[in-house]
Amino acid sequence: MKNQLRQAIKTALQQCYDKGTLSSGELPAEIQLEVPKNPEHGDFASNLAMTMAKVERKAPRMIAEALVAALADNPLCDKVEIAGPGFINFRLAPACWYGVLNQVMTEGAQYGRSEVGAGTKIQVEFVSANPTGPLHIGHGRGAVVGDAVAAVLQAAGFEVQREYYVNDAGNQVKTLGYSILMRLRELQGETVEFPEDGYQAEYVRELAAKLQSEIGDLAGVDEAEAIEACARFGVEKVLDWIAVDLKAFGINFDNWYSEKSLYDRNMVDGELAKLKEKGLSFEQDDALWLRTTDYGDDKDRVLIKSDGSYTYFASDVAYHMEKFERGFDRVIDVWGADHHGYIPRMKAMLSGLGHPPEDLEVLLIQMVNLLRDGQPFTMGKRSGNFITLREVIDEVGSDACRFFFLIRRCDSQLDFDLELAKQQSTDNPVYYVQYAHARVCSINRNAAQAGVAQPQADQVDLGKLELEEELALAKQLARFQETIIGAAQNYEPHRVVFYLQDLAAQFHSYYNRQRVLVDDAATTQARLYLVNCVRIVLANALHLLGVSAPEKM
RNA sequence: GCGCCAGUAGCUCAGUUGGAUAGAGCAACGGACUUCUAAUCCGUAGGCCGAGGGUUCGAAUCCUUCCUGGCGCGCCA
Repeated sequence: MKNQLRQAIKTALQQCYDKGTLSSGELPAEIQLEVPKNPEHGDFASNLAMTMAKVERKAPRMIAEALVAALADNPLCDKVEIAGPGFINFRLAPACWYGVLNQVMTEGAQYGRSEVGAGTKIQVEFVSANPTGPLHIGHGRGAVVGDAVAAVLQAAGFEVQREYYVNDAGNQVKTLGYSILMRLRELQGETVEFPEDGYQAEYVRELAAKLQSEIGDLAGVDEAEAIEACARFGVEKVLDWIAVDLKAFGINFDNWYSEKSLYDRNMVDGELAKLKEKGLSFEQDDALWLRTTDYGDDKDRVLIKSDGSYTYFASDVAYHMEKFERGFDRVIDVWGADHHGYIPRMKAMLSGLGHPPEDLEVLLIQMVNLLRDGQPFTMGKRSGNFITLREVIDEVGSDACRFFFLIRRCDSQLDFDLELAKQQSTDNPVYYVQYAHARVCSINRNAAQAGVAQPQADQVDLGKLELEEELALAKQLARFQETIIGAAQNYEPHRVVFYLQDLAAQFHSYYNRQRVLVDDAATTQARLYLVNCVRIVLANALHLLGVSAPEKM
């Protein structure tokens, strides 16, 4: 809709130049159109006349007048007015808006999709929690945001891969192995001194017991080997847990990428060699450093320590270099906000390799504060017994959980109230939106029972939709695609959530004021058509967020 | 000390990339169920957009200096 109008404006400008009412002859690079807050200002407003004032050397209002004259008999526009310092307000013909309804019906589940991404290959890497314990609530937010970002990108025509980076190579894995081994020995009646820095939590005992029954007690096995066996076993089981929990959350990865495999395939050394070749790394104090300060980092960073072992950064560098070698045009990392300090060094690395820094986008996910009835829900830090994501999903359900994680922009902290999320009441925004969908379904059931047929596109008289609120609903439906595009381009899935709440609110209001099934058959058909378009868009938006659209509540 | 994020109604937060009179949900108050699901709707009230300065036709939005809160500043992962 916006683009149609934009095109019409361009044509009108050209006419003005041809007729000489405007003189510069330059078409502006961009024609800004916005939806005004105040509906009295029309469907779209443009500041065009004001931005052109300098080039044209004319008062904005005079430019606007010339333009308005040229647009006078365009069928797209009902009314074009000049307002304030030189805004041009466009009111489109209702028929334009109702045309959107046919589009919704024809495209169905596809409605809202676009091709602005033009097949650009993007990888979204998210969760990537260490495979040393179950996911907790903080991981959950990153998981949902990452998944939803991937979904809106796909809907906007980007080619997206979802990847989980498995940190199965570092020290933490060894610690897990050692912790399991100690618990295993406990099971065998030994009194062991459990390491201070070991994993204290209960699930380690669980893993030890499992290992005992599946593999044996590892008696007589050399300690180093035993630790490794425990680590391997632990990582495998924990990854299984994680995958199951994510699946329960509706999240599926296209690829699980093992850090260990980077080393096994000599990729780390290979990529580090490339850095050296380009003169980006140097040796000092027996260590190998990456010169990130050349690209805005405040310190150079160690890749290989003086004892010969690799830092976490080394494999991360190799991993990201390899991402681009895999052919992605853009790479998105979803991290916890506590890792924000790593962004400059990662971007520096990419700049050094000749990538523009925007090719890597890091989304920082702020903390989640868990509440119950408004009271902070503190978890025992030392005991290691935190609230797992699984417990939260089991308690409040996947739909509510996902919706709450998506309701805020990801760079602001989130208060997550378990009781509120569970409540099936007015206070709960999830049900508010789902209820709107269920209501349309209910109308459909009643229509069927009364023998009213579902409207067919070529038979509906959309002229029967005469009310302001019906026009407003059609306009809201028309905005769905640009909402998705905005969410995709800015990596802000919460925009879709707000869109949903707006659409649901408009529908609920309409529902309370007007009946859909009325005596007049033609009006009934037109209204059924409209509310079913609402239903389709509600469902499309909910599914985009991974939330269900129930037919009955 | 340096860096990142945030600061908007009593509370939790939006704010269309610089536009016209700053919005929503809770909470408060008053209304609407013999009518397609009241998990809903309608109305009232609520503001120095943390503070100062700057940029311009125009700033919650951009620049700058402060203040407050959170999080980071390892040859840890």
